[in-house]
Amino acid sequence: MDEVRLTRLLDQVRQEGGRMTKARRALLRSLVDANGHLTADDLAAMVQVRHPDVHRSTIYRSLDALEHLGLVDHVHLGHGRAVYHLSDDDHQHLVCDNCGSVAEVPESLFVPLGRALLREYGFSVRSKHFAVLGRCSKCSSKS
Amino acid sequence: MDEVRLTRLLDQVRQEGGRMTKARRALLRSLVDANGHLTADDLAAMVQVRHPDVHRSTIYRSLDALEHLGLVDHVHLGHGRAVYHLSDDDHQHLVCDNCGSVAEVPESLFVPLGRALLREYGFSVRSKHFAVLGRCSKCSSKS
DNA sequence: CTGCTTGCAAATAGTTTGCACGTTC
DNA sequence: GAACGTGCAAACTATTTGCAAGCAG
Repeated sequence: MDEVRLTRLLDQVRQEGGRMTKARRALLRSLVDANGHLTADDLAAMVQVRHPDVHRSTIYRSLDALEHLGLVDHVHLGHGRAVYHLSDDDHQHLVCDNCGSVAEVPESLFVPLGRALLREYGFSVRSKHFAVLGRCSKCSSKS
Repeated sequence: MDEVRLTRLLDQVRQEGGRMTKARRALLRSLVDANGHLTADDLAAMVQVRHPDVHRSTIYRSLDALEHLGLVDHVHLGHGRAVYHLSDDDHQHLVCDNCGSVAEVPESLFVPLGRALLREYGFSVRSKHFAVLGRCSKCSSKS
């Protein structure tokens, strides 16, 4: 869909010295289209719809490369699987323990905490690598 | 060391209908002694010093049981490994990306954030199942 | 053409499970 | 002695790696 955004990403990869292959193009397109919360497996599935020969390990390696280039981030939602998204989506994730739903909330809510940790412990929070677990409003009103 | 605390834990297990076996006793003792941040593997190693026949899978199953009884919690520090601690230790974890050090900080710092998420999204944060990643003071002053 | 990328298969890490036997209450 | 817990081996999930061949710049 968002051709412009995709083109911009492809350019960024090339500018940083990365090569633009079929797999990476398809991967970035999937990331742009789906806009967040995809596991490596989801991404593999999406890419393989049009390019069945792209291997899962290529997905991992490409995601890794894109992450080093700063275009992609990953977040651990729980248990061990990670989800990937374009790094210009700047948000945190709230994951419901019960129904598994994932909500995005603005990074800004977390800023005061970050400041407090920096002031009191000299620790600079670097990312949203972990989701916040809890109970979403639907599930907590049920019980 | 802390015999009193250990005894209290053993009693709790029995009261909830759990059985107190050699493996669980040793496991709880390790948790009390080490006081936090142990992976399942660390725990297995500690337990096996005195009881070499206790199997890793037993460690996992016992931790799971103790977690259901509410005595133990686990936290994901990154990559896929989890660390376990007694649930009456109420703190959050700051993990340094660079040197891997883990700092404990009081839960109280996180309360305002929790309140904000509840107020604005109806989401009740249920736990500290994920560490906060970033750069510790030592490592950030180095670069 | 030179080296970054890929496909494949096999390896790894961490954790879970089925099953028969042992132990606790 | 019934239910729960354990040891063992094997299965599983998510991810990584070695290597030879492929394609981008």
